[in-house]
Amino acid sequence: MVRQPSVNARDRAPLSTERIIEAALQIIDGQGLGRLTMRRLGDALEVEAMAIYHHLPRGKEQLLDGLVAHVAAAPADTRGAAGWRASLRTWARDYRERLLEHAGVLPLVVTRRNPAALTETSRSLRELLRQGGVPEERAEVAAHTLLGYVIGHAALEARAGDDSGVDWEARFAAGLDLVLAGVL
Amino acid sequence: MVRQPSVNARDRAPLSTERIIEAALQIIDGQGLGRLTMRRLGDALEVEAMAIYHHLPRGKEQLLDGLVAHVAAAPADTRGAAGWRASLRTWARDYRERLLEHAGVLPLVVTRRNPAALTETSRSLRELLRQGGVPEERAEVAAHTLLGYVIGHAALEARAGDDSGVDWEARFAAGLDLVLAGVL
DNA sequence: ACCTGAACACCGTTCAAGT
DNA sequence: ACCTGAACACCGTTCAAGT
Repeated sequence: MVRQPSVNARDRAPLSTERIIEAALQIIDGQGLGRLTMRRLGDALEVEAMAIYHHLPRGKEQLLDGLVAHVAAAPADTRGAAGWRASLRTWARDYRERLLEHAGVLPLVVTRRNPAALTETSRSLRELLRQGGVPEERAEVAAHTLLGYVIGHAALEARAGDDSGVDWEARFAAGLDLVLAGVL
Repeated sequence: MVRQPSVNARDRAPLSTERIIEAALQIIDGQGLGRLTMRRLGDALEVEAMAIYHHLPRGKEQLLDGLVAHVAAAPADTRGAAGWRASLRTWARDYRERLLEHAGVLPLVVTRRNPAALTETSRSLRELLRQGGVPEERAEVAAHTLLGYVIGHAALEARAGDDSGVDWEARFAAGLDLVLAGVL
């Protein structure tokens, strides 16, 4: 006979930072950022809220930082884009989509003064620009301009909701062309 | 002898939505959004927290909506700008400055699905563009592009803080030129 | 009409204790 | 090592009561 695990641990994967972030994201996407509480998160993980502190000693602060890192630290994956401008366009489209998939995290992305999440993102964007032959100084400006536009536009979209009669995807693409025309 | 007012009302202007918003803004600017609580707000106004509900029946929700309206609903005041592109530039610079003055409100501006605050802002921006001769359809795109850029860049700046070694004002201006070049 | 005081259901977090 | 349970200081908000 195999030893029976304790009642509490039965049928339940061990807690991990990964699983905690995942569950938190699910709560935010489904119910909104305001309903993300340590107690509710514990419930979702079938654990007492206090167990979370064992994996995230800095508590909710660390949780929010982790969420920002998870959502905003996009790798500039532009495999198979034909040419440099196409790469930028692909990058911007993908990044916008990712932000909107987790629109509830946007206020955190916008104002958490925390990890190097966005620093990393803008670095890889700068790299992309330099590969296209844009000189260093212009690349810095262009990277921030593009990143600012994508984040800001995503924020506008999230604010407006789905019921504004605007084709946001088309509008984003049009504005992107406009910005890219300036970058060129 | 003049009637003495009650102890509670002594030396204290009567509460008003204006004064409440003002005090809330002061708390946010000085201590951060996270420290804005109804109780602390009451203290700042020398009143019990519950008195606030008499002026803002929807409570904290209404307070946050009011803050967004106060900060984000900028009148496109471009008096004395030489020409149309100068007007746009002035508008963008002023709006950025206003957002950064109350950077603590940015997460609310970004994601409150509430009043027509930003709708009004983008409307007046569209007006400015049409006056410059930009056709209606292009004006809509340009307005959102510009607004997205300004908000997004302000968010990047607020995130980075003052200690990043970047001249944010110059970078904003450079990016703005880049965007305006596309709008033209 | 305007404000207070007590109360309620909920937070994040600490800390000692269990296994 | 990992999780629990009780406790603490704080939330937003309701509601009856005061003036």
